[in-house]
Amino acid sequence: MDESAQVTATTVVDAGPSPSMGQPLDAAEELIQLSRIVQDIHARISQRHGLPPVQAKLLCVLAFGPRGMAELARCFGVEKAALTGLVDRAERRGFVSRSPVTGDRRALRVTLTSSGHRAAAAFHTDAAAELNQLLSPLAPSDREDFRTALAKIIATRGQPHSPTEAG
Amino acid sequence: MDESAQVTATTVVDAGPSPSMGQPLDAAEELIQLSRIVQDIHARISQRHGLPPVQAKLLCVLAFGPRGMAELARCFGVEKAALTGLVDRAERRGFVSRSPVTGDRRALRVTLTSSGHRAAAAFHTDAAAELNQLLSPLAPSDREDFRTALAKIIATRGQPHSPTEAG
DNA sequence: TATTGTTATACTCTATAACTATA
DNA sequence: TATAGTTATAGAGTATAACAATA
Repeated sequence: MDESAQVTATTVVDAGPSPSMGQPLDAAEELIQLSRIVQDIHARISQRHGLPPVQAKLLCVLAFGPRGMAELARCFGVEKAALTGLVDRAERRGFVSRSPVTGDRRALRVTLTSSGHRAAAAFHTDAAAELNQLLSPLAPSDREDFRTALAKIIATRGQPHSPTEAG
Repeated sequence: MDESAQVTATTVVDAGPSPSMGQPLDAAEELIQLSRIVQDIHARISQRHGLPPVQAKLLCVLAFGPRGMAELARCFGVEKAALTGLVDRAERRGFVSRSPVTGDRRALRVTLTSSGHRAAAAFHTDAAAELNQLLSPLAPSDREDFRTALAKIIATRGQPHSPTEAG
C-alpha cells in the first residue's frame, strides 16, 4: 500500500527517470542527481573514445606524469591487485608502459605512451567542454556563487593527502 | 618533461588525492570532485549495509512500488539481460521476489520483500543523513542559493520521461 | 618486518546475441 | 513483428589471499 512511506527518491542514485518525479527534490536527492549527470557525461564520453570510464581516469591521472602502482592504487582507492589488471589492459592497448625505477628494484613506474597521451588529451577536451556546459543555465554571478559553494563543500570533505612528488 | 601540458585535473574523475592539488580548480573539475564525493558516500554506505551500490539502488527504486523488468532496465539505463542477473542476486538474498502480472503473461513484476523493505529503509536513512550533511559548511542563505542553482542545472539536463504509473 | 607488485580465485556488473513465450 | 524475459558467453572491474622479491 505505501511502500513509499520510508524511502524517498534521495537514495535512488543514478536511477534515471525515477518513479517520484514531479515532487520537489530535497538536497540529498539534488546532489545525487547532479552526481548522476556528471557520471553519465563521463561515461558517455569515455565510450565515445572507446575507453571504459576507469581507463579514461587512468589516462588522465598519468597525463600529469608517471606513477607507481601502489601510488595509483591509493589514488584510485582500490587494492593494488586491481591495479595490476587495470594497467595490464591499458598496456595491452598500447596506452601505458611499465618501466623499472632506479633505486628501488621492487617498484614499477607506469608511464603514458605517446598514443596514451593523445587519447588522454582527446578525452579531456571533450569532457571539459561538456562539463563546463553544465553551468550554462546559470547567470554569470550565480555561476560564481555556485562555484564558491562547490569549492567550500569540496574543501570540507576531500582532504587531499599531499601526493608524493615522484615522477 | 611536460606531460601535464594538455590535460588538467578536470577529467580525473574519482581519482582521490590528485597530483595537481593546490592549484585552483576549474568548474569542470569541481563538478567532478563533488560527484566523486557523492558517489563515495553512496558506495561506503552501501558497503556498510552489505550491499553492492547497484543493489542498494535497486532496493531504493523498488521502495516506491513493484516494477517490471523492462521498466527497471530503462530506469537503470542497462540492457534487460543485465537486469536478470541483478534481480537474480537480489532474489537470492531474499530482498525481492518475482511475480506474474495479470493481463500480460510475458511480464514479471519485481517486488520488495519485507526484508528488502527493511534494508532499503535502513540504507536510505544513513544515506540521506550523510548527503544532507554535505551542505552543512554553507550558511543557510548560501545553501538556498546553491540548491536553486542545482535545481536549475538538473532541470536543464535530466529530462524525466514521465514514468509509468504501474505499481 | 614492511613494502612493491604479481598470481589465483571468485564475485558483481555489463554487453551482445540467440532463444522462448506472449502480444 | 514487437515486446518481456531468459540463457549463454565474454569481458571489465574489484576483493581477498597467498606469493616473490626487495627494502
